[in-house]
Amino acid sequence: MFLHVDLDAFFASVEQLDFPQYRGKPVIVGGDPDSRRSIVSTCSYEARKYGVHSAMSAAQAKLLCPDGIFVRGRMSRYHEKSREVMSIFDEFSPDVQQMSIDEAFIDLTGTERLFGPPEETAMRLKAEVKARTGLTVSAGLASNKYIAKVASGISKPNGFCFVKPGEEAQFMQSLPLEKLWGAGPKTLTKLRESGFFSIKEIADVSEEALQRGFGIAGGSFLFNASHGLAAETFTTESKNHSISAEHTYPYDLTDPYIIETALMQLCEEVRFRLETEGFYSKTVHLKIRYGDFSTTGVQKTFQSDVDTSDFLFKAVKELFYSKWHKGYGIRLLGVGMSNCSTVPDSQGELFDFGNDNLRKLEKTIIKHNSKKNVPKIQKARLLPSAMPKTDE
DNA sequence: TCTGGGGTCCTAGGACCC
DNA sequence: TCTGGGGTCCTAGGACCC
Repeated sequence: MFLHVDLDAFFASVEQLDFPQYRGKPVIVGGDPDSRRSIVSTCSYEARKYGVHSAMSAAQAKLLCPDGIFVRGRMSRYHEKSREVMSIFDEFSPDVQQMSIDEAFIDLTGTERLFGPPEETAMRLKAEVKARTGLTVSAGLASNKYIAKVASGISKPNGFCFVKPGEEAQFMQSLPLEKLWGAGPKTLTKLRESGFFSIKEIADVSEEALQRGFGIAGGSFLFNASHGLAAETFTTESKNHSISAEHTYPYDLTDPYIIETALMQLCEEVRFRLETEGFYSKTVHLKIRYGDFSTTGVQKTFQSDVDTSDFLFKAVKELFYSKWHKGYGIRLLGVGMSNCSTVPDSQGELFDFGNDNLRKLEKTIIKHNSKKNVPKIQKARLLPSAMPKTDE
């Protein structure tokens, strides 16, 4: 049996917990509502009554809910709270799979002797989290993770839903199309266009027919999900880890010097994370989003690991100029590295260009910068005082 | 609904190999 | 040079998730 547990309106709930004057009020966590291009990250249930929701522009949220309490996210505090909650989960099972900052799967198989029937364990876990952290969770219990996830979703907030073994298919087929987790806006539209208006109707079609309409993987997914079968969606170890950094600028960038400085900043962030998290990668990505929101990307795989930020920056610049429609304003830039491995590429030595000193220098700087309470060492070009103003 | 940031997986086409 | 079949790796783009 799997339990899926999801913290209700997590970021907003932490704000209401830490600031009692926010309780019972519409709290909206996200970017500055007076700045263009910022969005809502999470909002309290009080704010949802006004039509505010995640991913909405913050300016829009302010129009809908002018008296809302707008706060900037305090990520480190949320991580702290998340760790508290996850450690409670650990007391209930040796097998806890954290999915994100605010949700986890807990394998309750074989815990009956210790804790009793899983549905009672679930209720006790909910009570325990509330008592020890002040936060409420929604929980779903089922014989597979997919159903448990859907079940916790329909019980929000502060709910619990138990789908008994044998009732998975019936449960899924009783739900509206929008509850099909893994089918987003595009797939929902396509489903409706193909004449599917409920999960039940999908279940009436053969897997082969679904694959003809929605691709091999997509068709199998729809077939399995609509029949309540365990989907292979959550294999624990992913094989293609990637690390990236991107930023949306308050105003579109057109000046090459400013653009290059922005790219340099992103390269530094990516290299820092790669180094501190112990990854190696040969594949560099660049992402450009223009003012009209059209988005394009280029990537390049090198023969050896890209292990200095100098080389990364050089590579990113080349990718950028191979792709940029000169003069078109840029809203977002992103830099990433994929196919990350925890072991250096052995082939690399064959192509080593003798950057050993540079590598050592950068490693030393990154090691220094990852310490707490030290003045950071950074490229002079990236000092705030050296950064050209992007707004006009 | 004028739309952040960090990820994962899938697809289709091309290059290249045997 | 009017061209099979199988496989792998890479690239660009898209969909989705929190």
